[in-house]
Amino acid sequence: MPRVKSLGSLEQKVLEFLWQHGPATGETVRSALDTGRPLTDSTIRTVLRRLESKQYVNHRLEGRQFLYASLRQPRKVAADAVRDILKRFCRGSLEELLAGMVDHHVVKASELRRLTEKIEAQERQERKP
Amino acid sequence: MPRVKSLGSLEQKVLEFLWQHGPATGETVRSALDTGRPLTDSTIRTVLRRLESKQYVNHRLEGRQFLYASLRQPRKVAADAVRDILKRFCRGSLEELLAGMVDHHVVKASELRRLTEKIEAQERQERKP
DNA sequence: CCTCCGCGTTACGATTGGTAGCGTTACGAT
DNA sequence: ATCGTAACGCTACCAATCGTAACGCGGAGG
Repeated sequence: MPRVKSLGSLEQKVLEFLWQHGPATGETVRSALDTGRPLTDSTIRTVLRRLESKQYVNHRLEGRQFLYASLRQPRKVAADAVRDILKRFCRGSLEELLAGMVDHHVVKASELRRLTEKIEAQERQERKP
Repeated sequence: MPRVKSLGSLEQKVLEFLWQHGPATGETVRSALDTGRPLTDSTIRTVLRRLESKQYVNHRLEGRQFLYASLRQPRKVAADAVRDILKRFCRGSLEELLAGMVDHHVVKASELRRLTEKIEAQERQERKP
């Protein structure tokens, strides 16, 4: 099954760029990316190819260059990651995860409730507008 | 910045054992662990040492052997991991994370609400018993 | 004094990720 | 037709991580 492939720091940055700016060529990514020191075009293209093999991005021919676009949206990546955490550290129990998040101040219970209600409301909205 | 150190598959199993059974010696872990093929004591001890250097476990002298115990509880590890996800994929927005979890069926909004209420109730209980 | 248990040190091979050189192909200008 | 050059894939190198384990040493007990 599609194991949640991990991302290196540069891979992460490149992916973030695509999420923020939409489809882009390697050159676009390269010139926009700020990594402290300039990277070769070859480097960026290698990273993009790896992201593609990990199924994070896509590419299509645009003119004579490749235009890369992210496949999974950040929300999906985040959701998959949470699934992984759930399985690895909470014996699959979401309750345990949420309780831990509250215990360790990732979120206050009251805020959790507020957000939950907001999401439920939005859900109702979408179902019958 | 205590970066969230990653865990290899064996490290994960060993840690899980400690979580489930409490403090244990390397031998105890080794004989209980089922990895498909038997591992050397040396292997387990190396893993334990690495877990210690990653600050996942502790050890103290018990008689003449080391007794390893987990430092961070699974809930804390999970909470830290969620923090990481939040930062990396949701621009820090918990709302976005929750929405993504609902969108991608990690949890139903109704269940999220139920759990949230349960946690809030428990919190009230603890505050003034 | 000898043995053996339990520990640290060291190491090796596989995998991953950052980084990049280089060879190839094809388009457009000369 | 030729040639510079843009854009690509291939291959590689190095560092870090992890599974795995051999080996040697110090101390407790016989």
